[in-house]
Amino acid sequence: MAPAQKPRVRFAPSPTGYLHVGGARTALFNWLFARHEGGALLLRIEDTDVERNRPELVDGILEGLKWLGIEWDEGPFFQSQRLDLYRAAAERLFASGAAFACYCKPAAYAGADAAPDEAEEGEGDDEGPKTQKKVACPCRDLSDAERATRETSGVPRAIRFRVARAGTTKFEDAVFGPREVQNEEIEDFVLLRSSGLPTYQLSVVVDDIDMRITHVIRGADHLSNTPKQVLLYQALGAAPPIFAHVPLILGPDRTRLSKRHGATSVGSYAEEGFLPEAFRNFLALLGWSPGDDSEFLRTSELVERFSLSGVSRTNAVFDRPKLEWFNTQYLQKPPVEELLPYVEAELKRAGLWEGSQASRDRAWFAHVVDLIRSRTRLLGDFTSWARAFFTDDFDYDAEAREKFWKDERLAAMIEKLAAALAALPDWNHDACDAALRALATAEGVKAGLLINATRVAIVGRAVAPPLFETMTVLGKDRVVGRLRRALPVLSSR
RNA sequence: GGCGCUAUGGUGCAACGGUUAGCACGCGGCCCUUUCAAGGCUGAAAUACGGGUUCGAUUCCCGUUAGCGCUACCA
Repeated sequence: MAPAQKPRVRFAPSPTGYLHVGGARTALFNWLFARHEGGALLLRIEDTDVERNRPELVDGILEGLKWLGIEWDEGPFFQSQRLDLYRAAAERLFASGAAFACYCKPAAYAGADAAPDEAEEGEGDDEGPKTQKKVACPCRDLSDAERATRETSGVPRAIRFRVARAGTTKFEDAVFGPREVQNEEIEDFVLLRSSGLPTYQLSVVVDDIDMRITHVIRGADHLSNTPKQVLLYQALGAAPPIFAHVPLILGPDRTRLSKRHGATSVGSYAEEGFLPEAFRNFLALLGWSPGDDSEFLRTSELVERFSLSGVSRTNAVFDRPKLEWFNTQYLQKPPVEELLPYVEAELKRAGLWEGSQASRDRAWFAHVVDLIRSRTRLLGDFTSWARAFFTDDFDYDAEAREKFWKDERLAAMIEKLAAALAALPDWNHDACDAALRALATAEGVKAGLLINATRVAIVGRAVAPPLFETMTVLGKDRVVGRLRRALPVLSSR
């Protein structure tokens, strides 16, 4: 048995924008596939369009991948540094007659907009076929003499692939199945621009051959152009890889995801406080399913269960609420220790880490995070509503005051509570509980009144973990201090 | 316009000829409860439409419709 070659896949973004959700999902699928198969993932930057290329965006894309935990085994390679390779390939194809020189001026796409407009408005039966049909480039059949004339007159020249006028081109797609198209549907596409730079069709094939890519996993928007590439593989004498086109991710309005759908760069999700693993889990389930109803799949399980056969053919809508749900799951299910680094970073960002108890006492930090986490949705929650767990510098939420500090007897009772708590020999859940309830009984009020008021006094909000647990982790000094600090505000009512 | 792909609740996925069409998010209700979550239970909610094939179609075929993609010297 010849050992099957290890799969080699690649993620090939072009630096014309940040790493968006769709690209991230494609990268993730490639990565999961590579890991599952024990193959290699290459990273290739497709920067052959000097017009739209923004080199400074490359770092952002790399950062996005790193945040997602997607590491590549080779690269990044830059196509802009491999131009000789593409030119050589184009020359070879030209020399063999598989390609020809084209002297036409580049199509004016400005007119592409105008033409359809006319077709719509002029509801007419105008005879003229305004729609530009796929008309073969006249340069395809230029005689040597005609060619020589143009060469000498210095007309810029592009290289086009000579597509057979008859027959069909077929290939196998791991997701969409066997594909076959009529060659007459394929135009003589450009390989090398008159600038000497390769087009996507050329560079992608040359590189995938050169880098020995075995599986091309990419967005389904490339499905229609794949026959062109298959033709190129054949002309270049190479065996095509296995293609696997994955469905696109759409916005809530079912149109292609774009800036107007709000956050579409993975970086913005990082900033918003999503956990990479939650994001990964969510993304993996967009266009892929393990085959059963499992949804909470940690990364190791994703790698273990990923398969191209589970990839769907239907476009998926990006559902933010579900993403948030995944984040809550990852905020509360894994062992707290896994969460600590993220919360620590969040606290540092908010300037709450230096000199805090959290920074000095890891066990305490873990305990507090564990107490809060089932109530958080985003990492930012640890420094917003849960701020009082990490600093004395917090204010009282207006709604909480309105709701729980209304009773005018509260000031006196809270003062007594502070004294009672201060006198407690042991500081623990039950002791606090007993002290508070005893006071409530003595005062003839329901414990809830004191409990709710106390909560607002010690954490500033109506939302917090169970009071006595909160008191326990905060410690006697802080609790008593905060109760007394609330007195002026309470009595001013 | 041409070519192609797709079509299960609002959303993401299951059911790969036979199920009371399942799960999850979201939404409503109940339980738990000192707040808010979490958790448990529960309700509403889907096979786009029309033809076939078949004893039997969500599932296979055709058409319609809709959405999306490609149709650039963009990727």
